[in-house]
Amino acid sequence: MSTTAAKDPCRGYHHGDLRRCLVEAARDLLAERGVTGFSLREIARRAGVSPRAPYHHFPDRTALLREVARMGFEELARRMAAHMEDEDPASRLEALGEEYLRFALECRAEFQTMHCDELCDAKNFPDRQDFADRPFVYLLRTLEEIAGKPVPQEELERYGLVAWSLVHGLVTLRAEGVLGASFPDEPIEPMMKDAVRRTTELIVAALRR
Amino acid sequence: MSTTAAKDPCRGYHHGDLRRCLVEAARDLLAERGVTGFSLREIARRAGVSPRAPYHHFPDRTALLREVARMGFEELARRMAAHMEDEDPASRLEALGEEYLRFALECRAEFQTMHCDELCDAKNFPDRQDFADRPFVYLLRTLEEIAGKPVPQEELERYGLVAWSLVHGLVTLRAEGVLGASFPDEPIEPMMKDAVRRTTELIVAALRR
DNA sequence: TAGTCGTTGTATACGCCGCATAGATCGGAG
DNA sequence: CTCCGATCTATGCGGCGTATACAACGACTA
Repeated sequence: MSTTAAKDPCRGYHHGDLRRCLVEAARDLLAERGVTGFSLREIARRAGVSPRAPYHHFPDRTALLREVARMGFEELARRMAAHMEDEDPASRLEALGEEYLRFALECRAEFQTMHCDELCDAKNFPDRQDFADRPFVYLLRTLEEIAGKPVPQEELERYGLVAWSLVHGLVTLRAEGVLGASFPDEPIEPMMKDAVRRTTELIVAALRR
Repeated sequence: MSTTAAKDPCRGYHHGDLRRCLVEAARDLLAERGVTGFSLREIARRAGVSPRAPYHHFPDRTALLREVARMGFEELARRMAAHMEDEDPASRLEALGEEYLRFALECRAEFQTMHCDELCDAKNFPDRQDFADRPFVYLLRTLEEIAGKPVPQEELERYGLVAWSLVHGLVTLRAEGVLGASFPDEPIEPMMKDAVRRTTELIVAALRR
């Protein structure tokens, strides 16, 4: 079965499930052409409806973009939460980092949408920060367990910022194609994982020092 | 004197310096509205010429974007090179990181343009990687000096990737507004500098271990 | 069962956009 | 002075987001 949200030619005047179809078509289009190629009209075309139909389900194009981003944030939070069961906090830190990489690679469309400048504008996505911030608490809790002793909250936050920035920078640089060019003879994913592993080691050592 | 590239009403049929005016207007517009708000027609309007005039100096809109990005890459490379005179390689590593932050903050328009997805598409900017990669050699040379002993090239590249990803992730997260939301009570720039300092320390220790 | 009304679709239009073709205006070389 | 290439304008095309007006359905109610 195809994953496309094409129109059923036998449908009546009303679609019946247009909202879901629009979201699916949006994710497909984003995966194909990126946020730059995102177009409400093209999505309506793929869903087999008139250009104006989507406006009965989303007030404007940013609302549909926002919906895709929201789903991405929630999926990422789910994946992060799933690792909080791991016993050893040090290996859990590494697992969280690798999961961040995996999510960004597997869900390219969502990840790019989550961080596109149009939605980073607060007036287009007021509660974006709440979504973006959620994984950070998992990170802080893990760092606290790693330390195994009382550590000032500020200290935890500092290393949390280091860890977060590192994985985010990795996937961003990768998406730009920089890594493939700067390290032409190496497979990229292992190289990224290695960077995560090394940083994890450094942070664990620093926290237990 | 204004920095805007407004039309001189007394000019004749030919502008005389339109190319430079277009680039300036483009940087202004990018600073104001970001890549999302970048529009050739708006730039032509600000330069006081007809919508079609820019096409005599740039083949299409990506060419003008590319010009702004190219200037940004060169400015960044200049700033990086300027730090290579510093004697102590460890403090130079920190200085390179801080300079990356400073550049991203001072030259928001250029930085955003350098990394926008439209230009990361290789067909729109074939030699982008050469530009983006240039600061990396400074980084590697600095790491080599820090080690002070023979270290496998791969080892240097790994920590280089860590350092680069960290600063790039920091400025990216900052641009998204995440840092201001996750750490509401702290000034942002010192926090970023602190992350750079900590990471520098960790890498220096690891390389000299 | 017939009428009514809110929901969800379409038709059409407006002003943006990037970009193409054709023509106007200049400055400089012969 | 004349011609020509470089640089400008005028006009137009199709695509975009989105506003207003209207049409079709389904569910509730008399």
